[in-house]
Amino acid sequence: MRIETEYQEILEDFKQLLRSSKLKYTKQRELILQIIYDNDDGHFTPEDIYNLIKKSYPQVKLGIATVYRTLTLLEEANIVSSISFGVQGKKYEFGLKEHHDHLVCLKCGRIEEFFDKTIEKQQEKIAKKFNFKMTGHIMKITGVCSVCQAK
Amino acid sequence: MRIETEYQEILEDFKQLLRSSKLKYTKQRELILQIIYDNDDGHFTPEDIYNLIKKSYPQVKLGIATVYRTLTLLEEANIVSSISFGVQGKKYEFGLKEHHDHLVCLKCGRIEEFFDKTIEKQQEKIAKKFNFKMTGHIMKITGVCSVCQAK
DNA sequence: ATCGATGCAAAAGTTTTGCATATAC
DNA sequence: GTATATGCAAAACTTTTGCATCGAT
Repeated sequence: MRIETEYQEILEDFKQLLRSSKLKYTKQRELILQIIYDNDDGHFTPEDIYNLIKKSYPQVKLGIATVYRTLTLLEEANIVSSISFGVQGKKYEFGLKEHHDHLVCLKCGRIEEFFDKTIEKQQEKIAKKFNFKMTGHIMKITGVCSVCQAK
Repeated sequence: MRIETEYQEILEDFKQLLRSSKLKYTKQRELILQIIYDNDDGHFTPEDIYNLIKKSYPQVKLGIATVYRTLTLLEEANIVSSISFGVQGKKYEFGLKEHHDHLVCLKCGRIEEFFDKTIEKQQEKIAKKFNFKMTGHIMKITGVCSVCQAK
């Protein structure tokens, strides 16, 4: 469920960002942000997002190109982030939730999220050791989830 | 530089594998394996590999489809492994070297490798906690490498 | 001689781009 | 009214597939 006040804040920030870059606030842009925010546990391909909006808002005109263009925009603004899960192209997720990593089930494709302090700290140490200015990281454990093991 | 004895062993294993699956040993398959082995610090797209072979062995006939087909084969045999580095499609690397993770420079695209025991152990703990049967993992620290910071 | 492998070209997917029109400002 | 955004269709890529021919066994 959507926390209205939080969403309103994010939407306000997004509008602000658009204004400051002389970009326009459109229904399409809002819907794309909204879908990703409302499903902040989801990981979507651009096509997923396109289909979701087409289904939920059939009255709104929307082209796949707009989805790609908006996702790029939202990613640059750090509102969403993209991850390559290896198999099929890039997937996007809401980027303003707390940092976390992923457990990817190779059987059913389901993605679980986790956060581990020890790993986070260790990553910083490694970056330091390599004199590397870390801006982000991705960690993904692949395997078979508990549900699929039981099958 | 190539450690001949080691390469011969790997090649022998590959031939063995082909035989046991009733597959054929071809010049194309050997060259693809060889290029990846000889550049075991490299991370290549299928097209990179295609171009490298075309350039180094212009006399050998080779189609891009064969590169894709052979990479799939080598990956199934665990001789090479593929990683999605996010930006452009999948990249392949020699898969029989010691396990390691990656530091990816967002400016120059260079990839450094590292290994960290603490992180490895922690990953196992997490998998256990989620009752997840881990088969592999990928971890990637993104940022700016020391060389690019100096620029 | 047989059966799998290959190159090529076509097809299928995915992402980007050009352009006329629509819409936010 | 002006400038940006959009949809659509075409283009550009990337990856896969079908098929006639080639080549390893």
